[in-house]
Amino acid sequence: MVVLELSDHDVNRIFRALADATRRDIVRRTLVADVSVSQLAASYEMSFAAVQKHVAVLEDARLVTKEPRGRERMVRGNLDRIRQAQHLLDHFEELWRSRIDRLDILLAEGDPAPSDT
Amino acid sequence: MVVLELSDHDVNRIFRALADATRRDIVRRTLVADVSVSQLAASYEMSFAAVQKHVAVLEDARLVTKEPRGRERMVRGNLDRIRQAQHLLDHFEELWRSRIDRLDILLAEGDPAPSDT
DNA sequence: TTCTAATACAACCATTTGTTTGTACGATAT
DNA sequence: ATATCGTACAAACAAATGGTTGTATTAGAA
Repeated sequence: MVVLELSDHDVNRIFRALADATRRDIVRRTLVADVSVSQLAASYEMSFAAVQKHVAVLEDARLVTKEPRGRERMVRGNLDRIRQAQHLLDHFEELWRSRIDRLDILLAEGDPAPSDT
Repeated sequence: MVVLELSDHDVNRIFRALADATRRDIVRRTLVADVSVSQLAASYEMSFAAVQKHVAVLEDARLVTKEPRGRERMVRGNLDRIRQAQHLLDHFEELWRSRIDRLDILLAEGDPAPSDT
């Protein structure tokens, strides 16, 4: 498993890219099969350029890659990046468990109600 | 396990809320222990009102809840919502698997290269 | 009661996003 | 060679976001 460190900025871009229904749909479609930008554009009620920009946002977040094929650009979903996002969320779960652990310890020690200073 | 359906708009708000380092830090801290808004505000190099707005974004996404305690508002991270986000990402993984399955089937059937019409 | 701490909320401003239209350019087909 | 298809990219613009300051309200302290 590759545990490369993601900067705050990277994480920002990943989650921001996922915060749009059209972009999530593009990721879904390009995970299932390679699709050209024009094929994607034909699917949504917006201009070609708008779809192009959504793809660019996803590419910037590395959630998809683009590969030239003839005069088309085939878009391919990048599952590794999705998994990295999942690992980020896993970390939240770990923190939450640490809270439970700490509570358990406090209770076991007789809850001395420490003053905050 | 509660599998309540999330609207596109709900999902947008969840991911958008997570697309900011300060907000992710607030979620982390409030998953580990309850923290008041003023305690949070003291931690960041921005105004109280700015932190208040970040908390409001998280609350709107239901990633945290606020509970009055005396004159303070204690902020508490909502792990369930994090888990819902994870389930959304799980779904992408399933789609990707379906692609592999379909490729396997095509290869097994001799790849007839169907026309798109 | 009076003062203060914690919060809520509105108004405002700069920057970013999401979208459009228009122009340009490389690859393919005629 | 010319036309056309798929794409890239810039300019423009409305709307949303992230931040500020200022004012009001409420709960606890003196």
